[in-house]
Amino acid sequence: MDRVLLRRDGAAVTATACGDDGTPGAVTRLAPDELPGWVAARERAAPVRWVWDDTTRWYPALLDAGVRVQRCTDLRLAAAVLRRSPLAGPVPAADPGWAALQPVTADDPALFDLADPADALDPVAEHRRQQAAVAASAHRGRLGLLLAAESSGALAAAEMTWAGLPWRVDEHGRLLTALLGDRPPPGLRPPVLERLAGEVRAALRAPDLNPDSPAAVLRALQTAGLPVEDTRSWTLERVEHPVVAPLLEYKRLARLLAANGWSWLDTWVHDGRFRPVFLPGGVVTGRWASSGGGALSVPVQVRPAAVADEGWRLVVADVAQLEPRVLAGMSRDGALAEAARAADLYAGMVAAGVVATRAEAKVGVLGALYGGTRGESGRVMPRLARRYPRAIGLVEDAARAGERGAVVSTLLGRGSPSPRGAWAQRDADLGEAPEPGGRDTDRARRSWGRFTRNFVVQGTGAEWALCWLADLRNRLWRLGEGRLDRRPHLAFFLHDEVVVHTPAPLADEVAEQVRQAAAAAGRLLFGDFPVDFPLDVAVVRSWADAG
DNA sequence: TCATACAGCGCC
DNA sequence: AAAGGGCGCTGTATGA
Repeated sequence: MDRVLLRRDGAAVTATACGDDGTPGAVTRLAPDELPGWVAARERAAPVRWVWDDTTRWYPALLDAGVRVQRCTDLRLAAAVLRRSPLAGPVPAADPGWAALQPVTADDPALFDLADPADALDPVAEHRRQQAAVAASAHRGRLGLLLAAESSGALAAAEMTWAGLPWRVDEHGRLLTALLGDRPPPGLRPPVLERLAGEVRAALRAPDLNPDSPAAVLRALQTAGLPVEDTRSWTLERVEHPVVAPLLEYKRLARLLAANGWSWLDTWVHDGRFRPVFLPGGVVTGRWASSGGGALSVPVQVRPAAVADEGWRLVVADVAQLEPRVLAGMSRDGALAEAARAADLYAGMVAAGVVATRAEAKVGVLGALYGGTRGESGRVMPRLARRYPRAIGLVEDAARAGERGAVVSTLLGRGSPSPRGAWAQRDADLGEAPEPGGRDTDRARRSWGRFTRNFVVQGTGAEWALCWLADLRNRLWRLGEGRLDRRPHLAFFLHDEVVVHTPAPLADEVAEQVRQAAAAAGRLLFGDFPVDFPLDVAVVRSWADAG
């Protein structure tokens, strides 16, 4: 496939044809306003992979010009993966400028800023270096897939920000008013919160208490004789006192107001769209982060406001129990895969007689993934280890590796960071089994082991989701015609859930493609190993109607 | 006055 | 019911 590397050159853009090994060939110089048309023409002519320093610096302008590209290599993201990947071949380190490069946002003038640090980097050299690192890898298939998926994610992220999630300000406002009362002037509490604050103060005989101050609330609770050490909801729920009910209600509604109230609407919703910035690779495990509007934690409470346009639908799909399924696949644990054959993996475990109840299954699996050893989860673990030795062995190995300061890897080769801190330094220097340390050292060690245990599963889960998203993106494109936002398109992505905005007549076809993309992602990562990734798919007007 | 830390809670 | 992993965001509190 043709590779074309784009770079800025003063006011112009140069497009360099590259071989698969990154060897530069013919160069075309373009004025910036020629670029979209030229890219569109190349896209129409033949498959091409666009190579650029950073998708956030190139793609939004192309989308604004009505140009969608099929595939790219994002050198910034690829450099970040290769820098940590144990699977990368031995090549010289990248220019440290690549690690320092930050993504830019739409209102950021960086693309036309002469001081953009991206311009000091040599994308041709970095591309050759990266291609060499993949070519020299003992697992070039996996690593190449990871880089392609990461880059596809960057395209999908930019497209989702560009299209936005349809959001009804009127619906959201109605919801807020119903729960909080009318919108107050700036600096004042809405009526319902003001009333609850009064009830809390009365119950604690603390007329000046600010219920938004955890420290002040804690002092007031202790003064009233309540045996609490913090003011967390679940702590309060275990206490009997007249203040508990109004205080919990206050906290619930104050949270809604602060995180997703009227000022959230003013700030993040414009022209009927919520447009968060998605940051692919923003989390060490490979999950996406986001910036602006708390996109990855939009509460269920306000999802009724996400409503498809007139004549359109939302297709909402999520994977049930993604991580244990991924664990079954990556460890090739046939027994766990068998349990995963059921739509509900936990029910599958009960059916196989591993545990007595679904609740037990869930607590045990979560303990295996997160490193829970105490209580219920500690009691179930030995049974899981007996029945699912490969799966449990894999996460236990990852935990032990982390505890001795070693690096672990996802299926496709994303490496965990090296631990910081004295305990890890010493082990790394000695290159041998650690001496027993003090209590704090042991705690830090076990804590890092829980991180690496979870890293391999969460990270491989993120890889599955990336493959799903990348394939779905292309399937959706083929379903329609014209501009991206006139066709079925991705509108939101949340770790293991996607929201597609589609013309209503295509909704059922979209649902089918979402399922096929999930099956394809499973085959891509796990080949013929029989592990299912069943989806809950809903065709709805409002996000709140899914699930 | 500004920057940073912490508490708390939303999501997966 | 939480625990155990990963985040972002908001308010208050604190310290320069």
